Amino acid sequence: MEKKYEVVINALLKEMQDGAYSVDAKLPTELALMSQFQVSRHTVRKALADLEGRGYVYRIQGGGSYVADWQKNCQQRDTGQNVAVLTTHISDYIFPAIISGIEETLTAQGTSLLLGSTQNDPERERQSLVQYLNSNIQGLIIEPTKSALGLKNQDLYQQFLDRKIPVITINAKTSLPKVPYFVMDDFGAGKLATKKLLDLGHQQLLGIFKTDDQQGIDRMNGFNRAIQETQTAIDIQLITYQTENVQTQMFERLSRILATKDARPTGIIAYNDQIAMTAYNLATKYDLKVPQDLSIVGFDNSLLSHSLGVQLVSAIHPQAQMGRDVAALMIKMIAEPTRNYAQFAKTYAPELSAGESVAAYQPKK
Amino acid sequence: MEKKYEVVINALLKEMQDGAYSVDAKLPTELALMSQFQVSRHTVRKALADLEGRGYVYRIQGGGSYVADWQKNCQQRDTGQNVAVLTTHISDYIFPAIISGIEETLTAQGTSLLLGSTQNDPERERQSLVQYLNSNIQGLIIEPTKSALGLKNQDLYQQFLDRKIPVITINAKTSLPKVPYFVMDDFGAGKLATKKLLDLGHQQLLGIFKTDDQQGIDRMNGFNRAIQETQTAIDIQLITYQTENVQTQMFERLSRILATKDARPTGIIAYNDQIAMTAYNLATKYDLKVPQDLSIVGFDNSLLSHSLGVQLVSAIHPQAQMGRDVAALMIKMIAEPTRNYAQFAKTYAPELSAGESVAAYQPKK
DNA sequence: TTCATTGACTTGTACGTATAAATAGGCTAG
DNA sequence: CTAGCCTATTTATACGTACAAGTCAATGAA
Repeated sequence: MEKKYEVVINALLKEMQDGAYSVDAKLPTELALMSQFQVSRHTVRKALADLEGRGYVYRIQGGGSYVADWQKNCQQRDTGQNVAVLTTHISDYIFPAIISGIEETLTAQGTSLLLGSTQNDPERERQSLVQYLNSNIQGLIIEPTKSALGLKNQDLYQQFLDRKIPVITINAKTSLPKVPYFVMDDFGAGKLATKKLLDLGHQQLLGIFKTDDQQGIDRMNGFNRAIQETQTAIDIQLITYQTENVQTQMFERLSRILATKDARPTGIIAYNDQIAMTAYNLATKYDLKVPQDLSIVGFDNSLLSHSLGVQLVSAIHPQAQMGRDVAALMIKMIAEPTRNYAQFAKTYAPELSAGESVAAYQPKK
Repeated sequence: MEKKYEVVINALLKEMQDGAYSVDAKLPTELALMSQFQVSRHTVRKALADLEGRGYVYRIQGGGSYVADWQKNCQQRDTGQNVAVLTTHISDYIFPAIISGIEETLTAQGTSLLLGSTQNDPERERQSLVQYLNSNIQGLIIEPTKSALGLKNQDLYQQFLDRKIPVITINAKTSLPKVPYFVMDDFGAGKLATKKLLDLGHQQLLGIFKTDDQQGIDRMNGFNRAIQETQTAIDIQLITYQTENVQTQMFERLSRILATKDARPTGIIAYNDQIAMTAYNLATKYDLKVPQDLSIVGFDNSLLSHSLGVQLVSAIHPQAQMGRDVAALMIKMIAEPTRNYAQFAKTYAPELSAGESVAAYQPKK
């Protein structure tokens, strides 16, 4: 049942919002309101006190009660929820889709999205996190930088948790409790992709992996595991590189390998679709046909994988779906912060997309 | 003289600030406080009500009064600057790069970025704008929805201006004064792209344009102008479509045209790289070689344009640079809001990227 | 005319009382 | 040992009274 003082409050609020009173207009006296609503002075005063606390009216002892500039004081209250999303990159392959998925779900819930990127630099990550700590956000979704080298700004992560601000990581696990993570099973994906080529009879494989994020490490380990588990002898080449030296470490070495005729691999497991695409273009340049002469498997099933001359076989990354899942969990965590959400962490099972960049091994004539 | 309820308030505040109570610790009951301070229940309640209104305590009916997390509620006011960025899409072709450019510049200035997307739906745009009006942002960067059909939510745009919140539009001009815009010269780009094919001797052209945003209209007008200005007789086909019916209106008609042998165009001007890519893939399917049998020009110089079998000739969209320029201007506008910044609007001159998807017309044998 | 006084009016502080509603803890029955 | 019930505690709503303190306008004296 609606309480008496609420009746008074709502009646006054309605009049104000309908424009019956202009700013600084005088409201009826307490005595008048008492008889108008047939309530005691106490009740009228409680209603007015409440409205004053919320910034709708101001009162002058001995003078009267007046309507405040509530449009300014009350509406502009920053009531909406904000969730910060901090990824390593914004415009690179899968990130737009993830961010888009997060945005879609958050916006549907009336929650705003604060976006930042770290360029995979722990120092930038630190700056952004400090900034977010000083602004009012209700949640943090973060893809940690240089995840293979251990969590860099753990102290700041902890500060969010201390303030009861829920944190979710994507593309990396953390050792922090109460921080659910959303990751691809990169190990499994690496294993699956490699197994695909092994099953097709390939015996000379090239793996290209980035080693400064956990994703790359996991995919490489999956690659190695698949090879260990096979019975036949496999000829392996490995290119590893880090973010800073894609060009020197990766591109040139890959060119050299593809240029050789003897020990040339018949199958490539590329760290991601971008690298796979580079390999594809290089192969075309050296007159190697994909998949007849060279099979290529990529990762992430990005837009790129659809736009090559052949449809690229790629380990499917959930992308937008992951974004939607993350955002949905975040909304739950904000609504009910007390529970432990660690169990809601999700590892997406690996799967290969259909495509034409892979074929059974054909011995060279 | 200090009022009795002020005595109670100050005593409790002091204890809390001295750390006598931790967060969520239970305060003495009203009865206990009555005897402690020798005041009536009314006075105790007024003191507690005041503290509750100021965010220092919370009360549970039947449970008791508890100290709130006042360090969070009372001290930390959010000081940082926020700029909202509202685009039609987030993950599609050029938007990630634009957003990334904006983010880069804003973050460097310690300004946060609130991201939203409208899916080119004026109703969604409206919801997001209302949300931004209710949160504290210092600037708005927006790509208006359905820009060809006129500005839909002009009243809301005006509300931002009324509140002295600077607004910048991208990819579309507005009739509003004091709103600078950042656009490609789409008319010029359309003309330039078309001229390129005409100069190479093509006489049978197909234009594919989206007609529900200003970009599409402008590019199409540029296309038409280039043809009007040429001296020779040109055979023209046009496919127009809207966001909702890419598949039915565009894809099927394009397939039909490429399948015909007689009136098949020798050059295609595609609304953007995505359409150009679709055309390329369709052409390959019908055994047409690009550029020997068919020249294709795209727009936006997106990632896609680099990943086809041939490097796509595309009208260069500044993308990340536009994002950086927009953000830099926004920061100026926030710092000095009084000036008129309309003159800082920027139109990027058209330019074609180098590529191999275009060749001189060769009469069929 | 000007200024201080006065008194009616209005809001603020403070106490008293009664009842309602929610919670917490103890008890009992199963 | 648990689920449900009961009771005491505690806060919430609501009425009443009295007086303090500030505002405002009318009155009256300088």
